[in-house]
Parts: sequence; C-alpha cells; structure tokens
Amino acid sequence: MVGLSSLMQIGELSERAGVSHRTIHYYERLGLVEPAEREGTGYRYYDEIALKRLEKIAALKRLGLSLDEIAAVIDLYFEDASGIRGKERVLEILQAQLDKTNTQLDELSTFKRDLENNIARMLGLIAQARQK
Amino acid sequence: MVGLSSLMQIGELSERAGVSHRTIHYYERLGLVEPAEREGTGYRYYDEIALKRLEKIAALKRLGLSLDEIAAVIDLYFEDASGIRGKERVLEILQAQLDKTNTQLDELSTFKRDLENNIARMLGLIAQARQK
DNA sequence: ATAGAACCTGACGTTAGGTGTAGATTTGAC
DNA sequence: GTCAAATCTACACCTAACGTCAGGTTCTAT
Repeated sequence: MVGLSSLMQIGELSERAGVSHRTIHYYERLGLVEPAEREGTGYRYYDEIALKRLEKIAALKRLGLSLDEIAAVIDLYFEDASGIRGKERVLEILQAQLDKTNTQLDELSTFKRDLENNIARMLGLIAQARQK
Repeated sequence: MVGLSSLMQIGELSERAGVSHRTIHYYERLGLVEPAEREGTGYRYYDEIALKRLEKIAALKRLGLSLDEIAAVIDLYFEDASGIRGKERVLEILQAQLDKTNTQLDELSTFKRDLENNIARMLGLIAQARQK
C-alpha cells in the first residue's frame, strides 16, 4: 500500500490511545470510530481525528457514560456544526445530560466532604492508638 | 413469628429502597447488607439501618464505585468509629478514593462547560434555522 | 521469493451486576 | 386446618464491555 503516508495503522492508534486493537474493533461496530481509509485489502488506516475520538471516549467513560450514551453525543465534538441533524433531539440529549451532570457534581462534592471527614477521623484514631 | 414488630421483611425493604429482592440477596452475598434477624425459619427481617445502607449503596454507585469498592468503605458510614479494624488500610482506601474524586470533579466540571457550550451552539443553530 | 510482523475475521470466554424461574417452605388470615 | 401471599434456595440466563484464540491474509524487508 502506498500513499497513506500521514495515516497510521491500528497498532499505532491502539498504542497511542492506550486501548487494545480489539477494543477499537468493538468501538467500530458500535459506530464510535472509523478508519479514514480502508481499501479492498482489509487493513484499516486512521488519522489523528480517530485518536482524538478515542481520547474523548475515554474521558466520557470516566464520567460514567455508557458506550451507547457516548455514541449519542460524540459527534457533537467532531462534526462541523452546520452538519448536525435533528438539532432539537440533540438539544434534548444535551439538556438531560446537563441535569445528570449537575446532580452528579452535587453528589460528588458531598462524597468528597464525607471522605475528608472520614480521613480526619481515621487520622485521629490512629494518633490516639499510637499514644497509648 | 412474633416479636419482630419493628422489623420489616424483604418485600417492604425492597420496595422502600427501590431495588428488587433479588438484588438484596445479591448484595447480601457480597457482604453489603444483612438482615437484623434470621431465625431457623429462613425468613429475613431487616431494620431501618438496612434501608439506609441500601440508599448509601445507591448513592455510591452513582458516583461510579463498584460494589467491591463500596464494600470496602460502606462500614465507615455505619460502624462506630472505635470498632474499625485495619485503620491504616482504610485510610489508604479513603485517600485513593479522594484522589479519584478530585480528578472526577475536574473532569465533570469540564464536561459541564462543554455541554453548556454545545447547548448554546445548538440553540443558536436552531434559531438561525427558524429565521430563514 | 520468502520470512516474520502486523493485520484480518469469527467464535468463544470472562467479569460485573444483576434478573428469571422452579419447586419447596413459611406466614398470616379466616 | 386450609389457602393465598410472601419468602426461601439453587440454578440458569442476560447485557455490557471487552479479552482470547485460531486460522488465514497482507505487508515489509531482505
């Protein structure tokens, strides 16, 4: 194969993104990433956008979104604005997601306070145990 | 059975906690909840603490903790402080969790900003589409 | 032209977190 | 005492998100 100079194969993408190639195949079946090129041969060739998508997917996963939910919003990050179909629908998804996010932020802050209190308590108990 | 007047059966607990009785059985196997009473007969009888535990479990799940991680910290919320074994170990778990929580808070805030930007963009596009 | 690395597909395995179901037992009401 | 509702145990099954394995193809270097 010639003329794909700026593209990378799945091995490099996999390594740079920190996910296995089987995971990339899996994501492809779910419509989350696509190779930029794929001629008759079968080999997949990816551009930098694919890498960014994988990174975005990882970030959204850390936030607790399922792959299905990610599939529903990820194009917002990569499609050019004018091309977005079903804007109202997308807007709904975003609003719902924002609500969830706000709740999650609240709960997380509370959890953090709890953790900090518990840590302080633990430290106290440990110091006390040492003293005797 | 008599004398368990202030206790409830699994059906009531299940309903009040909003989880199935099968889930409660499952949690019991993982050591997350226990009936307050269980005589020879086999029936489980729960107190209000069990309900609080289930609610706490749900909250921790929403924060993205696995059931195993929850098992590691939940007693902090219910055991009396003096009874906590392996304080150093618990402290480590808490510290690690706090780090994770801080990262998660950051990512979540970023995500929220992204969402808000996307929402604004969508609203703009929709208004524009209406105008023409 | 050939070896070895990289890649392909398809089928099956795995873990977490449950749900479904069947057949037996217990309970509470009458 | 009897009957329906609630519960019990045990086993099987389910989905999400991958990982493993096997056998075959393609690429690159020499």
